[in-house]
Formats: sequence, structure tokens, C-alpha cells
Amino acid sequence: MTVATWNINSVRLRIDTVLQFLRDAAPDVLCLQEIKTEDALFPGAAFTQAGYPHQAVRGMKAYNGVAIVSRIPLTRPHSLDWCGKTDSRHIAAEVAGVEIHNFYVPAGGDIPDPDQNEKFAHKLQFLDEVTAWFSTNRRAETPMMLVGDLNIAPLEHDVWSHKKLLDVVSHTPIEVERMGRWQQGLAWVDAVRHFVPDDQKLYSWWSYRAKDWDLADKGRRLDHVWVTPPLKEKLEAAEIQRPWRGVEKASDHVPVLVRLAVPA
DNA sequence: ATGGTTGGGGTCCAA
Repeated sequence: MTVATWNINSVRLRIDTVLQFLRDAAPDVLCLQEIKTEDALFPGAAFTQAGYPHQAVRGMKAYNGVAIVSRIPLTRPHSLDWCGKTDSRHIAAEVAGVEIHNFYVPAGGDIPDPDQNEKFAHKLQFLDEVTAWFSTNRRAETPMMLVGDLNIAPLEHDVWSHKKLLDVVSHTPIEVERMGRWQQGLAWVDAVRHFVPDDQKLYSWWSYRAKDWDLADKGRRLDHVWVTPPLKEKLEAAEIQRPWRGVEKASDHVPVLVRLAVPA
């Protein structure tokens, strides 16, 4: 089974690009974030026509929104709310005996101080709530995947300059530490770093604001795929597909793919 | 230190 995750930054605007990706990469499951549409306007028919009829969508108007589309049957779809908000940042379902959790973690605004910036406070609370939820409701022995735009680049070489980004939201020690607790809670394995050494630069996002994103290459690895220990020995490959950042009208994120030795 | 770009919805907010 191959699972992909992609922050698409409007699924309606980029539906043709996504369909091209599905033809090109042919994942069994695609998890999307920032679909930026209410459920009624989600392009479900286009995905069905492309061979992905099994779908779980949690959208809202204009902001956020997550979805899972699959070639193979998807059961037990459910979405959870966090921090007392109904802002469409989580959806989960079971595919081929694996429970997949798809997250869009709050970006956290600009100021890395929860007392001055309520968006950063929200991000930290969100991380604490999901950590507590998994420790209460799930076990590390259960085969699960956790994917999505987690809006944190935890390792030194998950950003273009560790020193320059220490005070930049997405790479501050406070949120990296929070993310570490989340990961350690169920002994989640970083499926991409499983294949790529920690001292090698790895990015999944490049700002729209850079003059030449490719040349400057000031990226961050904000998009992640984690698996619980029973799936660790089943990991076969992982890939971050950088070329999608260079297409016409690209998302600022690129897809991340992980292949598992699990029959689809 | 500053400003740079994009998307959605509606004349600004979030990233």
C-alpha cells in the first residue's frame, strides 16, 4: 500500500494537478490538507472518475479542511474537533487494516510567544490535546499512520538554516519539544527519516514569497508521515516529490509518499 | 529590519 499526503492549498483550484499526480504516482490513498472548501463543493466525482471512489471529507468554507480519497475501501471515517473549535483539521479512516489519521495543525502565526500571540497558543494547545487523545484512546501496538501538514520542521536539517529559524514559528524549540512529546507518546516512527539520514537536508514546503524558490531553496519539512511500531518493519520506501513545486499554479507544499508492505 | 506571494471571499484574513 502506498499512502500520499499533500497540502494542496485549495483542492478546487488545483484539481487538475491533483488528478495528474494520481495518474503519475498512483498512490492507493491520498490525504489532503487545506482543501479550502465546504463538503458540498468537494470535487468528489472527479476523484471517483479517476479511480478513487472511497472518500472521507471534513471541509469548511474558505479555510483549512482535510480529506482522504482512496482506491481501496475506506471504513470507519471520523473527524475530531480540537481546542473547542470546529475548524476541520482532522479526519481519520481505516484502509487495509491500517487506521490513518490526517491532520492539519494550526500554523501558529508569526510571534513565537503564546502570551503575545493567540495563534501560537492555539498551536501549542492543539499539540497537547492530540498528544493526550492518542495516549488515552490508542495504543502503540495498533497499526496506524499519522500524516499531514504538521506545520513543524523538527530536525536541524528539516530547515534551510537551523540558526536563522530558531525564532521562526515552525522551528522554535518550544513547538519542536511539544511535537516530540506527541511522537514519543505512541513511539511513532518518522517514516521519511527512516530512509533519509538526519544530516541530509529535506524539505516539503517552499514559501511563495521567495523570488526563486528553487535556486534559493529556503525550504522546510512541514509535512510528515508517521507509523506506529508494528508498521516500522513494513516500511518499503518514502519520497518527497519536489517537482510538484515547479508546476504551473503550484501549491507551496509538495506531496510526501510512503510505501508499506501491506496488501492494498 | 523589512517585505516579499498566494487563495478565498468579498473590499481583508490566513498562511
